[in-house]
Amino acid sequence: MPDLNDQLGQQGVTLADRVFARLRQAIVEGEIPSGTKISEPELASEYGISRGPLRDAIGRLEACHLVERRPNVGARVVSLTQEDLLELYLLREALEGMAARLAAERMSGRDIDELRKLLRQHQERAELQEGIAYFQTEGDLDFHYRIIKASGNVRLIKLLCDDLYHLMRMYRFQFGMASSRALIAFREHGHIVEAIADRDPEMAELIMRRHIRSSRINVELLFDEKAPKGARATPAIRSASADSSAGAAPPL
Amino acid sequence: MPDLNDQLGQQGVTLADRVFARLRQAIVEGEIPSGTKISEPELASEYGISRGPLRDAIGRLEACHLVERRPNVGARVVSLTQEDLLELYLLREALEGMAARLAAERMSGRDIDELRKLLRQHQERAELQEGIAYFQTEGDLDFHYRIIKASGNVRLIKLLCDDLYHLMRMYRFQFGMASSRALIAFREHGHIVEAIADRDPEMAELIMRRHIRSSRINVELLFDEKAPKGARATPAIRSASADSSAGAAPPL
DNA sequence: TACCCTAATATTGTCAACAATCGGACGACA
DNA sequence: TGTCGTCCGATTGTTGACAATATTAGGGTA
Repeated sequence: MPDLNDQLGQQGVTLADRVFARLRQAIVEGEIPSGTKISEPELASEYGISRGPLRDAIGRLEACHLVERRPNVGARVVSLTQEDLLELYLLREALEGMAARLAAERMSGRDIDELRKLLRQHQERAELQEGIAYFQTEGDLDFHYRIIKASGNVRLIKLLCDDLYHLMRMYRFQFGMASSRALIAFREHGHIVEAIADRDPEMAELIMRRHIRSSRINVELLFDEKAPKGARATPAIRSASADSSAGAAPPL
Repeated sequence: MPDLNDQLGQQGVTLADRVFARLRQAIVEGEIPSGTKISEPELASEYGISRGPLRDAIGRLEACHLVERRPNVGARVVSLTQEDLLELYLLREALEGMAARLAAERMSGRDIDELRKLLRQHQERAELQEGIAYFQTEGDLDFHYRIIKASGNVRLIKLLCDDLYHLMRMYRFQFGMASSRALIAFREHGHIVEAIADRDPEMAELIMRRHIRSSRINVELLFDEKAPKGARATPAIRSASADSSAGAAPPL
């Protein structure tokens, strides 16, 4: 899963950049649970920095919709809801469908070969694990990531890869994603690549939309059998770094 | 054009909020031309505030893609390009198509009546001005705004109304939008409302997508005849508030 | 004259202290 | 006993000063 969000190489990395990247990872991977209140003095002392860059980082997290902020009250990590996840899937259906169409129009033959190679790698791993962990290994997101990049639409790429992508990862960390669809999803990926290789934009969009819609419906079913009513991921509200089991954070 | 972005009523409006709203308006309406370097000390003294909340506001502008920032160098208002505008239209085609579909599924009968009333109001104004100013008066954006809100998808609403909407307005202020399509656009709006009233989601999406696609193609033609090669809106780079003709800014 | 290196300057990034605001606890009163 | 008002503590918002970095002007050399 190389260079998912390559902020590397760009000279001049500020302190706020690093703490932002770090906080985002901590939030997405569940280290800071959703619903947690973000205490500025606490986090600042933990990271050994001032509140200035920290506030900057929190502001960016708010822009990514990873934290919610109320004036004079504070910021807290978003509470993931079933409704929001479904909305996210609807958005992806529209946006990634568009990405697939553009990719079919503009993707270079060389990149298509790369995409095929990626799928073969997934197949090797998938065969080993009998399709139980396609979503957990981020292989699914990796595939979608490439399609999006191949669309060539800068604004679309930023939107999906900088914001929605991290939210999807957060949901996957919170609710362990269903594996029942892993093999099906893998095959659908293959169909998408075929449509792109055939230079059939409408078909590529159609399959991609159906692919994401199927995922959404699968998630809906999962929710319905687990928790009939719209349930939140983390009922308990804990304070950030209340359990500093990992000790002080390493230097930025 | 009431309550386009009603931040009213929410208690606790911070200083950064106000300067953000103000800077955004100044940028969108061209008061601060695109390409302008944002000087923090300059603006801070002009607004009579410290650099802290100003930096916060600039950070939010960056999140809206209204300014671009490079570490240790500074922020400058985005340069609008032809390519970016076309990308924006493509995004809108996908997103607002989705919005129209959802609106057809979920919009209340009362809201549909409101929408019809809005169109009648537009017609009265349009008849007066013989279809020369449908875009300039923001009537077009107002209509789209309502459809988006009616979709009920919170994430979609935030994305379109908080970010893309202001960018579209900015483009309209920079390049005075074409009026040749005004009457056609108005009629297409009517067809969209009909599809929604018929509870025909697929039709609503189809018409909306064609509607936006037509706008895009119209813009493309406009560009081609005006400037054959991809040209920028503002060739000259000026410094912000270099011409403080309006004097000092009113208090926040 | 063109190029490179150096130094001055201005701007941004960061820090620590001050002011404003909110949430919760305590106590008074119906 | 329940509810309202007030006070206190803590957190956030804001400010001005300090440090680090990039841009620009100038001089020296090939």
